[in-house]
Amino acid sequence: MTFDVANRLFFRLYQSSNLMHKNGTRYVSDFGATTQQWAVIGALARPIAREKGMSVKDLIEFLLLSRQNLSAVLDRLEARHWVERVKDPDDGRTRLIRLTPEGETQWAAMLGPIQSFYTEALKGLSEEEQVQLYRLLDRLRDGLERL
Amino acid sequence: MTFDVANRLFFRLYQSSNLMHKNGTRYVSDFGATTQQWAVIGALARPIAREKGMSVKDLIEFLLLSRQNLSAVLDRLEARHWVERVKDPDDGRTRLIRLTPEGETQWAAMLGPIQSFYTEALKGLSEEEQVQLYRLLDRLRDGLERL
DNA sequence: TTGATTATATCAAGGCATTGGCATATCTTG
DNA sequence: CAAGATATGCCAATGCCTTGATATAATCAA
Repeated sequence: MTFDVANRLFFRLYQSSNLMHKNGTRYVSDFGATTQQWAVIGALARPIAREKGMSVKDLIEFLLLSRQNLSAVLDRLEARHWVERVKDPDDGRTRLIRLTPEGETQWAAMLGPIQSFYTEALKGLSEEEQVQLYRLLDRLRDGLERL
Repeated sequence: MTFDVANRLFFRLYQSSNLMHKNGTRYVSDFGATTQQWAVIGALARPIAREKGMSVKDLIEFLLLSRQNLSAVLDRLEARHWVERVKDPDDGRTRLIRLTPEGETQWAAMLGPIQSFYTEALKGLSEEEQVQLYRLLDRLRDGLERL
C-alpha cells in the first residue's frame, strides 16, 4: 500500500461526497428535499420495500447510518407526510416505515431532476467506467465496513 | 446513461463517505481530531503549503467546502493551537493559515494511525485498483464540480 | 413467570455542512 | 481620490452525522 495513492483516494472521496450533497440537494431543492432524504425515499421506493415497508433496523443496515440520525431524518419526512411508521403485525417491537401516497407522488416527481443530475454529473464517464467505479466503491465500502 | 447504474454509484459513494468519516475519525480520536480536521491539516502539511501557508481562499478551493464551514473548522484547530492565521505581507486582506510547531508534531504522530486506516480499509483492493479508483473519482469530482 | 434480548424512541453534546446576509479591511481600477 | 472588487470574519437558520445514556415495549428463552 502506497500512502500517497491511498491519500489521494480518500481525499477524492471526501471532495466527491461533499459535491454530491451540495449540488445534488440543489437538484431536488424545489421539493424541499436533500440528498439524504432522497436516499431514504429511494430505498423505500424499491419494489421490495414498497409492499411491506422497511423496519428502522433494515434501513439503518441499508443506509449505514446511526439510529439517532435516521430517526431525525424520518421525523422530518413524517412531518411532511411523505413516510409513515406503522406497527409490524408480526412483531410488536418493529415499526415499518412506508412511503405514503403523497411520498410516492413526490418521489415520482423527483425522478426527473434526479435523472438530470445523474446525466450531468456522469458526463465524463462512459457507461463501462461507471460500472467499474461503482464496483470499486462496493469493495471500498466493504473494506471500510470491516473496520 | 442507465439510471440504475448511476443510482448505485452515488449510493455507494454515500455509504463509503459515511463509513470513511465514522471509522476514520475513530482512528484519530486519540488526538481529539476528526477526518475533516485531518483533511485540513494534511493540506497544510504538504511541502508547498508548509513554506508560506495557504490562504483561506486556497483552502476552500482545495477542500471544496464553504467559507463559513472551513472557518469553524479552523477556529477549532486554532483553539487547540494546531494552526495559526497570519497576515499575508504581500496582501493585507489575505490571512495565511499555517501549521504551528504543535500542529506539525500532532500531524507526525497521527501519520501512524492514518497509515493503519489506509492499509486496513484498502485490504480488498490491489495497488492497481486503488489507482484506478482514485482516477475515476477524479473524473467524477470534475463532473460534479461543473454542475 | 422471570429474566435477558431486541427494536425503537428520546435527550444531550459536539462537529460538519449548506445558504444567505452583513460588516470590515484592503487592493485595484478609473 | 473615489468606486468597485476581493478576502475574510461573523451571525443566523437548518439539516446531517456521531457517540453515549436512558427509557419503554415486546419477544424469546430458561
